[in-house]
Amino acid sequence: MDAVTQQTRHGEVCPLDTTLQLLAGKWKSIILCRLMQHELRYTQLLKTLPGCTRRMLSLQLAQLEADQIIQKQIDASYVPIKTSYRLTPLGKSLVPIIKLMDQWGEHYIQTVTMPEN
Amino acid sequence: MDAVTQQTRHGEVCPLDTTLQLLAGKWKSIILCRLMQHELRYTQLLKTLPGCTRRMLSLQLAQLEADQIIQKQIDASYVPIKTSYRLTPLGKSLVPIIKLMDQWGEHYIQTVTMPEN
DNA sequence: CAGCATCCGACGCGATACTG
DNA sequence: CAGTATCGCGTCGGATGCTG
Repeated sequence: MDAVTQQTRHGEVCPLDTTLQLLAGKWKSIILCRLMQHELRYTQLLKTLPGCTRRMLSLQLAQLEADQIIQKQIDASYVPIKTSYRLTPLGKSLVPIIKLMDQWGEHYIQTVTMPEN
Repeated sequence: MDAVTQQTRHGEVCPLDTTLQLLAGKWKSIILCRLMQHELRYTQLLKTLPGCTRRMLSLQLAQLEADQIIQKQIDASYVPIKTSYRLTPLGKSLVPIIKLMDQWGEHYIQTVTMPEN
């Protein structure tokens, strides 16, 4: 069951919540930051995510793919098989929002989080 | 411990993730949609959230307040005490992003979720 | 009116091991 | 290389009842 279907079970549908659900998940935000810049292969992606296990990366990628935010491409012409991930058009349409949230988060960290340290 | 401090424990800080953490929570998105329009009192807010219990509303409001997204005002001049909630300046600075995410979510629901039903 | 305390179930996520 | 399977724990959130 994808994020949105899961939400509709609870009745009340808030589109804002739909968007948030799609982005909610342990590594999704960083994954999207990476894929925003360029397509990446599984292991390359994993290297840029210190602390992320293969299991978690697979889970998050599978969810993003099921939600049509990213797409997987499998090159099986040689073994070992290589897969790469990139944003779908739908995923690319999220980029402006992601950039805004990233900027806002940076501002938040500097004005709210850091002064408390 | 607030959302951001919690995140920094895991090392890697992604500002996008910071923003997402602040908005993550069962009723926060709808609460913010309501407070975007006008200040509301606890019980009024509760009435606009079908299925939300008092406990959950209190929890979410407390977190949003701790994260400085909303502020509580207590009018104790009469009993029973009345409290009201509104966005802080920081919370208001989120409004453009929230509106974008809401629009994107609506588009997503129409083009991805609905055709599947 | 506006909460808090307690109990409990579901799920997200980590650790670890196995596979085509 | 790119995953899947299994187990277990911690946190989120629901149900319910109490309080200043």
